[in-house]
Amino acid sequence: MRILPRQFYDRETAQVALDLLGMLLVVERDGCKKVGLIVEVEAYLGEHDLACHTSKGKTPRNEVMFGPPGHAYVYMIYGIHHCLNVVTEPAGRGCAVLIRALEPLEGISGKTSGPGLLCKALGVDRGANGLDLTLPELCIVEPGQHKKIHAVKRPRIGVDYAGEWAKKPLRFYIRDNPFISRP
DNA sequence: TGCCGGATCCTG
DNA sequence: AGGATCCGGCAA
Repeated sequence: MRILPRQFYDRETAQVALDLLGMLLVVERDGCKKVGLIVEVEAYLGEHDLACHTSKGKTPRNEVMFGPPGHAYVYMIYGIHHCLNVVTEPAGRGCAVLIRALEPLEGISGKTSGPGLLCKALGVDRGANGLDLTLPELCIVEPGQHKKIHAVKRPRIGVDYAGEWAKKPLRFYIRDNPFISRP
């Protein structure tokens, strides 16, 4: 078990997304530790990706996405839910990976199949925006025994407005895992 | 300043 | 199928 180093995130975004499958997301606060296996992710490729928040340039909301890799980008959606992303590639690119579903392993109550649900179950909100993922409070670790992952590739969810970019297979999930948000 | 719509989820 | 419910982004 080791916390993934910043170097892990400083790579091509779709590759980081694929490599995140099977890793453990850990939240440790108030002496309470919550651990979930990452089973579903989506890659957002930066300013030229019309489905990506940074495709319209830098704003106060997406500022963290233009910062250095290995930090959390958390935003509120539909006025109700939060979504957790990890920033990838060198600073300035505006790329990130959305964590869409977890398989609960430790200290988690509530559903974790869906980006809004997993944030609720982990207690993640915009207070976590910008957190350094190489620190223990919110981090991703490589499990001791790393199973071989069979990744399924599908178009991303909820980005129909993004034209050709909506069709690209940038959603990845672990085949046959029961905790994915949808087939 | 006002309006429109969203990387969702739950209920009927 | 539709509502909840807030804020970011853009037009005026």
